[in-house]
Amino acid sequence: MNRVDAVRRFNRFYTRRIGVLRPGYLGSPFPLPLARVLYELGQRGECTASELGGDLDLDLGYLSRLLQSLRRQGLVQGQASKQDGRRVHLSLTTKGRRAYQSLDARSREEVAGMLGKLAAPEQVRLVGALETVEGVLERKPAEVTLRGHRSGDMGWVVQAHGRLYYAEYGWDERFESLVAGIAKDFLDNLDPSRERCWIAEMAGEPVGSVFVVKQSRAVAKLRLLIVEPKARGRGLGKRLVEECIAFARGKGYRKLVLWTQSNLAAARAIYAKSGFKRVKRRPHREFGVRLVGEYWELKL
Amino acid sequence: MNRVDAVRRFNRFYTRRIGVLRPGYLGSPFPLPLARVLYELGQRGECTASELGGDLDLDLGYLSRLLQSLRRQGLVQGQASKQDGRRVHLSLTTKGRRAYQSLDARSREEVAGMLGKLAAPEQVRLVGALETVEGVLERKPAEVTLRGHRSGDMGWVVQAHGRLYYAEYGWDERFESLVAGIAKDFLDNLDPSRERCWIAEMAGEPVGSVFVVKQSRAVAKLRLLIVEPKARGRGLGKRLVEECIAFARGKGYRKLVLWTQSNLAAARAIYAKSGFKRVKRRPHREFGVRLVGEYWELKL
DNA sequence: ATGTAATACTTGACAAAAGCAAGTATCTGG
DNA sequence: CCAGATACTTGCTTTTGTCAAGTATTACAT
Repeated sequence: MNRVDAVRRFNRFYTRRIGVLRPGYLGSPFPLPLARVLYELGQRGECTASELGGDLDLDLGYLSRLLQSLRRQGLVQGQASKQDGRRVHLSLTTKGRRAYQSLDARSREEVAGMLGKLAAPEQVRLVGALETVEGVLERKPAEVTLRGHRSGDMGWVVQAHGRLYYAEYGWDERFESLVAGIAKDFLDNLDPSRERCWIAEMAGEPVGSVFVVKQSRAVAKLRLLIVEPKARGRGLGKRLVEECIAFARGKGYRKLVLWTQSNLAAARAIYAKSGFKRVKRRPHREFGVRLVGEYWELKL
Repeated sequence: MNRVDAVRRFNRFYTRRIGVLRPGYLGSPFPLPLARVLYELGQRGECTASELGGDLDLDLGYLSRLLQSLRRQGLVQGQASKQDGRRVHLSLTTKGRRAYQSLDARSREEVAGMLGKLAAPEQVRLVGALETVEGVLERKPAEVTLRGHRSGDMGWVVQAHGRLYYAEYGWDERFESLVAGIAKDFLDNLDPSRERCWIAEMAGEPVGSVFVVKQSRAVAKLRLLIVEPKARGRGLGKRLVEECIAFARGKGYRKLVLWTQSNLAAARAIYAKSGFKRVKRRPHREFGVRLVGEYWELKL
């Protein structure tokens, strides 16, 4: 599998890189492991030896000696815990704090120097990518937020529909054109008091959308529901649909309707679960494939 | 969080991670530095000691001993260079190659196991992000390729225009709508024998576009030239315009015209340099700002 | 309450890893 | 042919890390 190789390649690349810019410990008066301990302690404020050991992945015996050395140098102080006589609460002394700050400054400078060699957009790209890596590996379920639309979003909606429906169902460019028309129409004729678009964002980029537009005084229409593959499986589709229902209800519409296709199983399941009923089916041939269009509605 | 901190945070995160999954050397019969040397040698096939040392960032004295040990174990063989008696060409013996392959397999398995815990779209996101990081840090000038449009691209064109012109010049959504209309029109009425769209791609994602459309039998129009900030500064705009000129010329058009704005300095410079002449100026007020539209043309 | 097991460290003994400096053999350029 | 550079090697040292055993304290089951 190619992905495995890509990861391994990166591992080799990055370990080499890190070897070169060993995070700021170069030129410091402390040997590396002492600096690591000092640094971690400075970051955390106060902790016990075993916490430290677990975090830095150091042998406890070794760590014990490192701490001794730091204590001898007057950088770290330990205080037996009141609750648990076995534990020692470690913290930096004033001198230790100074040493930490100097380490910290050095490391910061080094990174700043490295970043400084890159143009601003490259920096943004780099930082974004690093955050993605960390997010994925930490399995932080990458928070998804909803917001209104802003510049570029209609374009995103068009491109997401064009790209995904082509990839997943083979719909041709006529579909992208249709969506472009809907998006343009939305921008041109938006009635903000009765209509709305939601963009779902994950890690700073759009991953989903849904629209509510006015069909008549009493009837609102839900359109352009889409969720990127990478954001699926966390109930985002449902969440978007629910926003629409709440909005339509709040604005006093009596009915929320939508048009979908019989083979869009995931979307249909959401509609059904949200209380929509199918009211009509009609086979048609559009976007280069044979489809069965379905009309669904929800009484509000 | 600022960029420097973000990078430092990642460094700490990743070194911890790597500590945990020291690339496949765990459980191998070789201590880590020997395994590193063996691995690198397996990757490269043949090289000299100093190349190896430079790459792995090892002290040459230390490396010399490591190599001795590998030689004693019958894993590595050295052969004095014919051209340069000081050098020794190192290579793996058959036994060494076997050892390397076992290391390699172990490492691959470990990474595969880690990846396996992630859903497929997460894997894709991870690999993409890793490639971005490496690309940016290596300052590989990320090759830019041109291609015709495909599904999703018209949407991308719309979103790029909407986003960038808003960010850089404050043009409001009426501009995005205009672009959406142009894009839709292009999809609906495309005459492939006389019209064309180019999408510039960098690292697998679109970073620029340009269109040639038919205005009349003899006159072609260049439209929607755009280059993402991150892809600027490498002559991509010029390259796109030149594609258009060559295409228009090849198709027998007599004139290539375009409409632009007086404040779009970068684009205007490209047009001027490519031989376009400004033929008309007209102030107007559109997209929520005061502008001076300019008509340029090039006799083919 | 009392003995057993677990936790939170410390200590001693060692081994592996890494760095530094001096040395040898070879090549390069004047 | 010589001064200086290159490509290693060797000896000596420090740093870094591991392992196992030891102490004090706490948690828990009887």
